[in-house]
Amino acid sequence: MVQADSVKQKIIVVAGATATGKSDLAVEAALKFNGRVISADSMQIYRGADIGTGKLPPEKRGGVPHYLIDIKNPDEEFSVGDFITEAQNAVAQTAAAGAVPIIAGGTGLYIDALLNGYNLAAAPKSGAIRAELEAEELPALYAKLKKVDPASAAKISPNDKKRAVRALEIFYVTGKPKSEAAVREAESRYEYKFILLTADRSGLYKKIDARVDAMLRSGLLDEARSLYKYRDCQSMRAIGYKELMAHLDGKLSYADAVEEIKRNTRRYAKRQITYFGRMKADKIAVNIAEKERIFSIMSDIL
RNA sequence: GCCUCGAUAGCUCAGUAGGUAGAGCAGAGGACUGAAAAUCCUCGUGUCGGUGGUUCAAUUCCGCCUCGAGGCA
Repeated sequence: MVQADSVKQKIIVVAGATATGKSDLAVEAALKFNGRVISADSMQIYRGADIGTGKLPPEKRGGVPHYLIDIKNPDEEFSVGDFITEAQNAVAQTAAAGAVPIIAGGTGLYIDALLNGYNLAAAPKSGAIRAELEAEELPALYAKLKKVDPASAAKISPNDKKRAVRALEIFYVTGKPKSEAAVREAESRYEYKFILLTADRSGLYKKIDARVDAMLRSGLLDEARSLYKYRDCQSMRAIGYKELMAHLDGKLSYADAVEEIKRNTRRYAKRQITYFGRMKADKIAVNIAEKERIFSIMSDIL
């Protein structure tokens, strides 16, 4: 009997909070194991948003091909569904070239969706329906959700408009409550080694502060200026840009904007740690200092 | 030097007609299936500046002291 596992595509995953060293590690691993990097980052997909998203500059990518970076203009939208499709393609291309796919990034939902086979086709979105729902007042929306899909309503806060809208959207598009429509494939389509980079909190916070200062020194403010016309787009809700947009609008002093960026980054890191921590997957938590161990874990799968 | 006003949570402040106190921000923890760097939830004991007095009881009233802001000389 043939093991199902034996036909699964093998991939390496490198995840962790921001400023934890993912990108560099991914390149190092790619050079060592003949890999290609597939970014799992909701903001590095945008062209022109380079400094603020912590994008590895091309000259630091060691000639390793990177997928899913710079694939959208700042005024375009992108979501998990797009990520799944694009990432699966990138994995296939990499494998076809005889190289090892290395998924690296900090967007927990993306990695979760890819590894755990979220089937978003079963719960498609509808721009028209969503727009209609968004125009409604939250209390009315929530009341509707309670009637139509009480199970989801119980899980969603009465203040969480975004989730209430999506749950209702699913109901109106599929005729089924979210709990039935939001499914995942029975089994992951990949065989993987998941390296979860850890870091002690205070050390990470110090790194974050230093990193933000470094970004500003490399011209983040100018970059924000050049992207100013996109300030209402999804891309400009990224940390670093949204605060500087507020500053450029005169709503925030430069010093306050900088402090906000640091604070928001710290909070973001905390959310990432929580997300990765509870994510269903075989994770191996390792500190970046243990390079040898990391590479040996990676090589286990190859 | 005199007068007035302040001194309460890491910060900004509210409050107690005398029965030892609570908001916002900061901070911490958590949730998360098509915006996820997004969105949302939970968590508040601190010599109520110091000291003496009145009182069964003082952070609250009175005196003095210290510090800060303003005013008059």
